[in-house]
Amino acid sequence: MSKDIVIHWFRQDLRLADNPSLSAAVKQGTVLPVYIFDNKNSGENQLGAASRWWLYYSLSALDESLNNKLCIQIGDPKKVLIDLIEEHNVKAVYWNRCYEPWQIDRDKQIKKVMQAHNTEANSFNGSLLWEPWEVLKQDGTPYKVFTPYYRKGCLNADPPRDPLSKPKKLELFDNNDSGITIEDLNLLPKIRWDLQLEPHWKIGEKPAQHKLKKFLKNAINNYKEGRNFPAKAYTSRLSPHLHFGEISPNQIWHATKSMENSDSLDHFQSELGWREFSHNLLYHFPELPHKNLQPKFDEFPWVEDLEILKQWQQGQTGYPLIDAGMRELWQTGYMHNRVRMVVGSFLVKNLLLHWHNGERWFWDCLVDADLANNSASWQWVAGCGADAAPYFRIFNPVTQGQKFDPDGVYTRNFVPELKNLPDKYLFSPWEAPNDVLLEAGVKLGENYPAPIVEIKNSRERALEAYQSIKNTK
DNA sequence: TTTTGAGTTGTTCGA
DNA sequence: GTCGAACAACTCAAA
Repeated sequence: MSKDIVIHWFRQDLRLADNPSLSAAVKQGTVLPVYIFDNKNSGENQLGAASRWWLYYSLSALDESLNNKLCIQIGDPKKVLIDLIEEHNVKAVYWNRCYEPWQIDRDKQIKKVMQAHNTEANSFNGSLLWEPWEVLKQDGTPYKVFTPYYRKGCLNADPPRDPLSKPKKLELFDNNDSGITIEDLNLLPKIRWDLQLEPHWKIGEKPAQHKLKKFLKNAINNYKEGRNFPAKAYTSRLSPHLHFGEISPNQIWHATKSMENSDSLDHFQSELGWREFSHNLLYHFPELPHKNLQPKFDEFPWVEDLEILKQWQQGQTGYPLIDAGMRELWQTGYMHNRVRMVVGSFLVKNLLLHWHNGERWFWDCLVDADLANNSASWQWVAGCGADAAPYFRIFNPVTQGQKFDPDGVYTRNFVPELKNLPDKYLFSPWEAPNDVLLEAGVKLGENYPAPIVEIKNSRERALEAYQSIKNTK
């Protein structure tokens, strides 16, 4: 008696443990594990360069854990799945849900096609603690403020399900003669700039679990305060693993549940809540990546200046903390959260460039690039989003540096041309006396840029720009 | 429907 | 150096 063949379609759930779809598929039959590189439907949301790099290694790790039986495909999943179904007489297709608008549209279509083919299509929640359509206000509309969303909407709802263990007996169908390999996806860049990312990351399900354990042991107790200091290791850095589903939010939530209550623990859990909130927003406001959530910002007098944008992207603004952040992003595919806020505020307020410029750059450079988190966060920092920072809250990159990188460890690491500058002038080298600059080997305008805008003037300019839209609808 | 209370992360100024 | 107020009202959520 031969068992039915069923497909588990891997998407953003590149793990074996706590994978509801995979666990269900295993019960149904022999599993054909498939990954489809969808270059047809993603449109402008195609993976950025850093994400492609991550995906290469994440797929490799997954394939290894499946004894090299991961079936790689390229193209429109609708067609790819139908071909596989017909070729192998597949009885059912299983997947965990994705929540980007184009993915929702695509998957709806696929469900229809499956129905027409008399093939079961089963989808599961493997990526969110609470489904976006389940967390709503009493009047049935979505929340727009984080605190009530999280406290009432999430914490008062049914608790997240406990994580599933890895399927004990995983009977896999071997389709490796399909001929396409991970290499064929051309995920790695031709010019190997990605080599600099490598030392910073260990990719895959196992390293993600290891990182979680280390974070719970060493850092979470200091999270609330420590998370603000970019030179310190008090953040979890789980974001890329979460994005690709190498670890599930349920696994993290569950692991923290058994810990002793503390402000730090609450704070870390609420950061998972922010991830949920962003996904909730994207689900209910699918235009989030393009359109200001507050329409009055449509009239905002943004500036267009490619030269200035380039200086921000390359970490050549003359503001050491900003430049450190932007170079951290380029060199590691990541930026500490505190610094993300500061460089974001600087771009949209001091430089007056549209948040979309920052959103696109982060999309390309971040290994944790995530449509929901990225769009919601850029709108937040620009002041036009849900529960956004009040517009007059403009970060001062000098003050922020002195406060959160007081001994300059982070900034000197990524801006080594300033490494001999004393703490007193590290975040404002233009204020240093000539002899101090000389001794530190800093020549402003030569080996480190002079500031591209003046902080006080640009702040006032931003507040004036805001005045111009304040009373418009 | 109206009312009331509250809202992630900051900076600057003047006493 | 430290502290509180102003920034700016507005929108959201819920009673």
